[in-house]
Amino acid sequence: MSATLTKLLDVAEQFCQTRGYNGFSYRDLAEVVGIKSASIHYHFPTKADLGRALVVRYRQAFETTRVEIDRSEAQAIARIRRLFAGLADGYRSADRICLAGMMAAESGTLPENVQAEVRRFFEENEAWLADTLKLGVSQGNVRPVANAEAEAKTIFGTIEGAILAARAFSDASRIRLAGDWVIRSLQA
Amino acid sequence: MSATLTKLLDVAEQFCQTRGYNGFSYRDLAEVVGIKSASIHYHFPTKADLGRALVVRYRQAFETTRVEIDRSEAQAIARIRRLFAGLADGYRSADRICLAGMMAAESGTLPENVQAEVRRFFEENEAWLADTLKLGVSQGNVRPVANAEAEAKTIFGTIEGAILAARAFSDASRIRLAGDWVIRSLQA
DNA sequence: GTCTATAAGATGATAGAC
DNA sequence: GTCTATCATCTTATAGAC
Repeated sequence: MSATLTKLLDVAEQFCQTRGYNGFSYRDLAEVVGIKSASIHYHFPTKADLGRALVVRYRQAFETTRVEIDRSEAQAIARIRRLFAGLADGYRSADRICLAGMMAAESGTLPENVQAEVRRFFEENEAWLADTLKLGVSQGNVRPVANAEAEAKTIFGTIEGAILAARAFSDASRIRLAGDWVIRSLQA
Repeated sequence: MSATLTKLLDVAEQFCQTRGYNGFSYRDLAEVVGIKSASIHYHFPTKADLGRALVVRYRQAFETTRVEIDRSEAQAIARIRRLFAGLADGYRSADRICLAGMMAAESGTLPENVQAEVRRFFEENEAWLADTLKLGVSQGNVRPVANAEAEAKTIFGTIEGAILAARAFSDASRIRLAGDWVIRSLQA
C-alpha cells in the first residue's frame, strides 16, 4: 500500500468521523494530504469508492482489535471493557465519533454497498459481544442472559449513543459512564 | 405562523432526520415545498437560521410531549416508556432518526448556536429522565439509583444509539429492544 | 411573499500531458 | 502518480421586480 493511499485514508477517516461523509470534499482532502484533488480520483475513482474503503478498513481494524483482546485477556468483563475502550479511542484523541455510527446516521445518502459495510461492522462487533457475554456467564462473572444476541445489540448501541452524546457535549466522560453502567448491569 | 413556513420546517425536518443537515439543499427543499429556492431566504436568510429553527421546534415539541406525559401518566416506568415511544415515533413513520442525534453526529460542521440548541435538547430530556427516575424510586417501581443524573445520561444515549442502529438495519425492533433492556435494568 | 436573474464559489469528475 | 485544464452541476446567497 502506497504512502499516499494510506495518508488519504487516514485524513479521510478523520474528516468522516468529525464532519461526516457529506461534510468533506476531495478538495479538503487534497489540501491536507498535499496533492491536487484530481489526483485523488486515481486512487478512488468516485467518492463512493473512498467511502467504502474507509468502512472496510475501519471494520478490519476492529477485527484485529477483537482478536488481540481475545488473545491477551481471559475474563469476559475485561474483554468487553477493552472493546469499549477501542470504540472510545478515536473520540478521546480528536473528537472523532465512531465511523460506522456516523455513517449509520448518514445512511440515507450513502450508496447501498457502503451501507452494507456499515451493517457488517455492527454485526461483527455484536456477534463478538454476544459470544463474550456467553463466556462471561460460563465464567460466573456475568448474570444469566436470556438472549445474548439481543443484549449485544443493545449494549453496542448504548456505547454508540454515548459517543454521540459525548460529541455533542465535548465530554468524553459520557462514554466511560455508559460503559460502567453496562458492566454494572451485566454483573447485577 | 404562515403555511409556507410550517411546510418548510416540516420538509426540512424530514430531510434533516433522514439525510442530515449537510445532506439537503435549499433547492431540494424548494422542489418539495413548491416555491423557488431563492424564496426560502425570505423565511430563513441563511441555512444556519433554518438549522437553528429546526432544533428549537423539535426541542419544544418534546417539551410539550413530556408535559403531556406527566399530565396523563402517574407511574414513572410508564412515563419513561412513553418518552422512548416519542423518540422512536419519527423513525417508525419514515426512517427518521432523532433530529438532535443526527445533529450531534454532524456537530463538527454546525454553527455554535445550533450546537447549543442540540445540547439543550439532550439536557432537558435527561433532566426530566433523572426526575422521573427519582419518582420511580419513591414509587417503589425503580431500584435505588446512586446518581439519577448520570443514569439519565446513559439511558438517553442508549435510546439514541438504538435509533442509529435501527436506521442502519432498517429495523425498528432495535429501539423496542433497547427500551425493554433499560426498563428491565431499572426494575432489577 | 414569491418571482427572475445573477453571482461567486464549491463539488465530483474527466481528458490528456508529464 | 501527479499534474493542469476544464466541465457541468450544485450551493448558498443577494438584488430588485411584481
